[in-house]
Amino acid sequence: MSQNHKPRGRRPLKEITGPQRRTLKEIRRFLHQRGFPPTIKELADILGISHASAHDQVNQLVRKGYLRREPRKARGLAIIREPEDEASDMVPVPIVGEVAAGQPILAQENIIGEVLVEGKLVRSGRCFALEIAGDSMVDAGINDQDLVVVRQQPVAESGDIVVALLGDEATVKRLYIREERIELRPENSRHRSISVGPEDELRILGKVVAVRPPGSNNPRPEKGWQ
Amino acid sequence: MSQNHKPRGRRPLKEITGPQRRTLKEIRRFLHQRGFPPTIKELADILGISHASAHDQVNQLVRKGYLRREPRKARGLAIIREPEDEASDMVPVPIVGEVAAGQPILAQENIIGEVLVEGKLVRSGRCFALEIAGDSMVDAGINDQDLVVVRQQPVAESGDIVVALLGDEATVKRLYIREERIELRPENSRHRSISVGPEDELRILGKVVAVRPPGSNNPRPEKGWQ
DNA sequence: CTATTGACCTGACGCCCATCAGGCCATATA
DNA sequence: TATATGGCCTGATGGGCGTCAGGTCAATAG
Repeated sequence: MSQNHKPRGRRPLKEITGPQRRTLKEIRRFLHQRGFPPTIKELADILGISHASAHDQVNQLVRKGYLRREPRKARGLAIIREPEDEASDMVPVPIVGEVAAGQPILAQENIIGEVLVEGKLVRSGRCFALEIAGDSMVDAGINDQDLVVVRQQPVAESGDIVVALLGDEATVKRLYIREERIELRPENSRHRSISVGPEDELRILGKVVAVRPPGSNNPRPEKGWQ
Repeated sequence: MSQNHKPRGRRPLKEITGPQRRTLKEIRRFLHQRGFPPTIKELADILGISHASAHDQVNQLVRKGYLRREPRKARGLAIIREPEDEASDMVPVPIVGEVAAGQPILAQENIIGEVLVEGKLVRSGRCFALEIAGDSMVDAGINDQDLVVVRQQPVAESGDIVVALLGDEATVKRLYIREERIELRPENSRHRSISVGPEDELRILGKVVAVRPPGSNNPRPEKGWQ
């Protein structure tokens, strides 16, 4: 009331700082890869700092409106805003090696690397990347040893290029939904279509949202796949 | 080795059971609304059963391939498959009341109800529903008191109908991205466009993916909005 | 009938986690 | 230069959480 003396020293920053940006990035990465947010301790280990410091940083990020959190709850953490300059930034996506019929597509053991892809490709879904073996999709611009970025989703629309699990094998094909049957069409005249009926066990693993040449780090999203 | 006697009684079910389906549904609902999975205890409270029973059910769901989990970790839970007959099922989405400039759009206090929307509309993103006040979008089929379903996303494409936070107020408008400025266009000849420059504080809250009349429970998704 | 499973319970054990107190150093402002 | 913040630390505390043991009851296949 009476004394309204202004604070003297360094005053609280409104903008996000470097370490905070890094913290937010690691939370995002964890969330995308594991499906749930990290605990304060796990976050601290990832960042290489103490859990008390991680706790501080999370509080800062909450104060600045980037995170929402439910106090005193393990993993009670959710991202509610992205830093403006990172909205169109790159998001790390795990590269999976072998895709087998068992469920653990994104299991730790299968992850053989990481690629950066445009964040807006990933949106809020879980994604993974896959190395192409074979030339059945060359006419769609997908060559042998290319890396495809796949958004994990159990349903897809007719015309989408999808990663499908047919029996024991994973393939990348263009999906066509007919009245009774589903067709998996290669984009290479030297390959045949696969027709799938209700009796076959077909599982859609996800939809291809980007392709990039082997070893490249420059994204090359194809128009209209989104 | 020697005695290979077959099991006699009721044998393990391959398919998902009723209570298990309900458990999975509640996990999904929790995940969509809070941004992270529930703990075993929270899940038990929601289902009205003991935490040991909830633990049992989660184990069953893991065994049957619906959930992935990291043992001994709080909230170490992620959905990896949806029951086939629920793939195109309805997902509950919270209805938020007031949207103010403060961050907590999906805060507990703001949630005034729930609507069921088609699961494929929501995909893997976080969504909310909003009651329309005003007639500025009538030509797009969005009337006063209609309920719009919004997928939360910080970026949108030109032509999308979005919920935008302009200063202190939330509005639903069609978004047009020009070279330098952004335009928020109503769909009603009696209203004017709003032109937004880099100096204005504009935040995209999300994209409208469906509209439904007040009090209705029948989804009426508009073509091409997805 | 009998074995076995699903779905539920109570109770206990032990670890992990969030939080807080208290302190260090560098930095930036009045 | 005084002061307050960001970013970091160690250490202690207490509660929440996952897990397991052991039990009940109903349903079902041999």
